Amino acid sequence: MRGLLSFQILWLISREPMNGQQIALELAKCRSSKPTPGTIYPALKELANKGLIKPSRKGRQVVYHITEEGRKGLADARRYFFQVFGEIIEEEYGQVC
Amino acid sequence: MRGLLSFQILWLISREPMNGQQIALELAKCRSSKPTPGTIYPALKELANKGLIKPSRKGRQVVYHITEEGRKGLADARRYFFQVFGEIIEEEYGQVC
DNA sequence: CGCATTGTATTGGGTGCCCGATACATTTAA
DNA sequence: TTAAATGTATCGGGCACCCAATACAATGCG
Repeated sequence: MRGLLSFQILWLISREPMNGQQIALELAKCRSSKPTPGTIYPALKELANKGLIKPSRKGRQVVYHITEEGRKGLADARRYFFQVFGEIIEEEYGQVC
Repeated sequence: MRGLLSFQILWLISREPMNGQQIALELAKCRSSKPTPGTIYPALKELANKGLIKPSRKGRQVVYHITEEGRKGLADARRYFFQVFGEIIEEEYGQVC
């Protein structure tokens, strides 16, 4: 895993295979702006190089789907994310549910 | 605000004024390792330069406390953090409490 | 076919994060 | 008053992220 962007992308793809533009649009929903190609494609390339996602051309789109390795990486990243930000999150969400 | 490290530091200091070493130790608790001086002090310097925290020497320590500007910046950063990672967090914590 | 549209990809430049190494400052202990 | 310990700070290099600009690839339409 590279960083939090890769984490978020992997999380998105784990729910449903997507192409670059879809991913950018999804990220735009929860950010101040839509990530540009120079942000999104290098991240996808790295994730693919590490075998966490797999590309397949469909017409002019390249659809990425998560691999088994990717699911493991996602689980690790998720664990680490909550380890790091757990306290801050629990302060907001309340720890007793 | 710079990034997530600054966010986390600001959050720590908002709870209680701290010096660099204390901050590094707190961060170590929720990370894989303790951040080195080259990580922690530049971040503190930037936060101080932006007026979000304020240093004061106490013996050989420099204790930082949050400013009013800092509390505003923290609130903004917190909002943005949950905007970006809200879905991922809710998946883990369950959105109905 | 020729051309616009849509989607993918790379490059260059800037910033934030991170470490290891080094240096400086202050206090404590010998 | 030296010397060690503790804490602060900077420097250099590397990687992740981010954008703007540019180019390429594939499809759709006149």
